[in-house]
Amino acid sequence: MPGKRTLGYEKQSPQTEAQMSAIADVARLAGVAKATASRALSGRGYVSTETRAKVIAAARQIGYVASPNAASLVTGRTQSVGVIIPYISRWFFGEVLESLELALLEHGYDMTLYNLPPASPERDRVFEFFLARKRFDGIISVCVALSEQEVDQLHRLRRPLVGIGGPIRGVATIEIDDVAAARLATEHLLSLGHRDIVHVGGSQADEMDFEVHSNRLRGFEAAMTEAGLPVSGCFYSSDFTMPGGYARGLAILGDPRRRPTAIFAASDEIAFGLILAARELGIRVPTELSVIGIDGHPHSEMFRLTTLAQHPRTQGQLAVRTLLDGLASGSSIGASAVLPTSLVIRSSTSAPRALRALRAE
Amino acid sequence: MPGKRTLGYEKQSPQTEAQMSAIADVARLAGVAKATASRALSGRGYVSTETRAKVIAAARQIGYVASPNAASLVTGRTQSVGVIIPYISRWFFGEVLESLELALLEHGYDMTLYNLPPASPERDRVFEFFLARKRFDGIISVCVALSEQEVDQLHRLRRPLVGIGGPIRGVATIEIDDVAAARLATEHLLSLGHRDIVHVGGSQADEMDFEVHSNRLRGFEAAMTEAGLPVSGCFYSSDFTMPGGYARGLAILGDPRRRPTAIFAASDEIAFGLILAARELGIRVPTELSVIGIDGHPHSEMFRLTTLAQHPRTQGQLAVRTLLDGLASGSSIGASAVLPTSLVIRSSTSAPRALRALRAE
DNA sequence: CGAATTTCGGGAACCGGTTCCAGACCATAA
DNA sequence: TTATGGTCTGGAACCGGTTCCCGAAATTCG
Repeated sequence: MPGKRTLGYEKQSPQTEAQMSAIADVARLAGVAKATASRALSGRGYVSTETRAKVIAAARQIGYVASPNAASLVTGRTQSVGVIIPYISRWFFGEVLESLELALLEHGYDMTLYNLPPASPERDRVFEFFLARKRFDGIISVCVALSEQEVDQLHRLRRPLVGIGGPIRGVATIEIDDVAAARLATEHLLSLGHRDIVHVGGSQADEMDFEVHSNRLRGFEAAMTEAGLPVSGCFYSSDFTMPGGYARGLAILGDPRRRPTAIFAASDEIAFGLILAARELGIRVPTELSVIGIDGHPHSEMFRLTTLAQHPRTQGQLAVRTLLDGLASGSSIGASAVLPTSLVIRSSTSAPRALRALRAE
Repeated sequence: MPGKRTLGYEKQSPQTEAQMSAIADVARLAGVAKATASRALSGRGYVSTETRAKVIAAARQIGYVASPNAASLVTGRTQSVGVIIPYISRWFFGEVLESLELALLEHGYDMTLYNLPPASPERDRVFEFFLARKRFDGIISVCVALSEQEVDQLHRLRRPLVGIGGPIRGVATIEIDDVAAARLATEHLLSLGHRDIVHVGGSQADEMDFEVHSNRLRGFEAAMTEAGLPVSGCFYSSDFTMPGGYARGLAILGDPRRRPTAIFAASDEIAFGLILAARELGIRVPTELSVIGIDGHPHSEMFRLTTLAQHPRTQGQLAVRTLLDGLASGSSIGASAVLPTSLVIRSSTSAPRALRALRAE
């Protein structure tokens, strides 16, 4: 039923043409005003039960879907959340992303992804053009090391903001305690009797990952120092990848005279590489070399890697909850949280050989 | 020159109150009409050089950013693209995603991500609620096996649609020829003299990955049959992961009597697992066992894996170009493309031992 | 039973842009 | 000189919803 359609091009006076917008169609079909149809469909305001039923039936009949643009324009809400993230394909980031997406979808929010490269014209463009458009009700920042200026830019958007994996000035942050995790991992090795321990972690120069690298190094050094052990010369930098750990492993383990009895790797993927390097050099794990990582990567089971598991999906879920709470309450800043890690002991760590020989006597 | 400003709150007649929307502010500051400001900023229509300069200066002065919602409402363009994808954290998908994001950003498009689980209420909700909102000018579907009904739903959105990694009815698709790639990989092994070859690939029951699994199996079987070799009992299914290949490898290679001389793995990650399983069993690669994969995974270098490299980033770039072309031309369907793969020979493949012994005589 | 309050529905303004249309101006062609 | 056409600008309609405000009806209360 198209209703009273005009005959077309004649006269064209403004009031002649009935509005053809979708919700107006629904309203006409249901025999009510646009305002009533809107109230009935959104559930806000007074509408009688019969009227609501009529409107809903009409909407279903013509397959009505509200235009989010029109709604956003007047409400100021977009029902979508922006996520800025430096990597997509690395394990931790992929996990976080999947959990964010799932949690947001559950609440009816779209997720718009902004992959943020290191300082570059493209990165600036994301801030000045894409983020400035404000097509989101809030932002989740995943392990992005933001410059002071960038933090200011984000705050100027006047949107709730939640960080994952590192503190941002004036922003609720979900994170693990990297210093404590690194200390725990190191202490595990120390408690097994190791004295000759090295740490393979991310380069300090690689700004991308917040202060994750330096925090894990600090935790390592704190544990070592506390145990009365020297720390100089005990750190090797590496890519945060399996090949990175592999290359470092060949270099570190290649010289039998300078070979440590245990390695604390800043990530599981580095640890995998180290284990493979050790195997290639004929060094048995854990008999001759203990290796511990941080992450709880799904492959760690296969490598029988002892690791400090963090739980990226939990971090993602919590970030969404924090953001949506902030959105609902109108307060732009929620509570930060430090999530626990768990030590998963497998068979890549054991007491050093010397100690075992001693005990066997 | 603000023109005839009213004195304020008196009377409140509709035409009295000047509109306060952002572009109206710009227009007022520049001393022109909204329409002129819009033309000056968007570059459409006639505007004199001086007027344009004035408007742009005014816009810069008050930090004007156009509301994409308002613009979308009238133009029907959202300047954003929806991406539906089954996984995020697997290598191929992560790569595709990063390249899509980069290419879209370059053209000023946002990327909204819809992570599509296998058949489930959540999946239905993505189609019926999220996609129905049409907050995108087009859709890129990455390796999603769509049901007939879902394809219909997508077409009903009347938006350009591009697929990556498998044909969709009525849609331009960017893909590699999986049958040919598998055949090539198998032929590489055959040409080295292998007769006893098995294929470790994805389970046919796993619908998620389109027909990738069965296509690669078909390519393998075609090459084998052509070489006059039997194919029954030569296929083992596995997870598309390193641990999956590892577990399969231990099972297949554990029994020395039934051990093949070469394995064609449907993905590099499976191949990595197979290589690790071989090492664990003391089987030397490639001396006693050749392994070839498909992907061109960044870790393949480290494993010295011979592989058929596909190029996910190229696929992503091409998908974006195809989609944006379709958007510009108004035609909803662009040209499909089959991208080439390249054989990267490293040292995980060689002639079988028996043959080498024969040659040495 | 009349007054106050709550429920319900409609008209119209409004969100912030884009675009159609008409009119003014200027230059060139007839 | 007048017709023609391109350039430039402003007014107003419009996209498709939401919400304010107001009046009528129904309900509760004194």
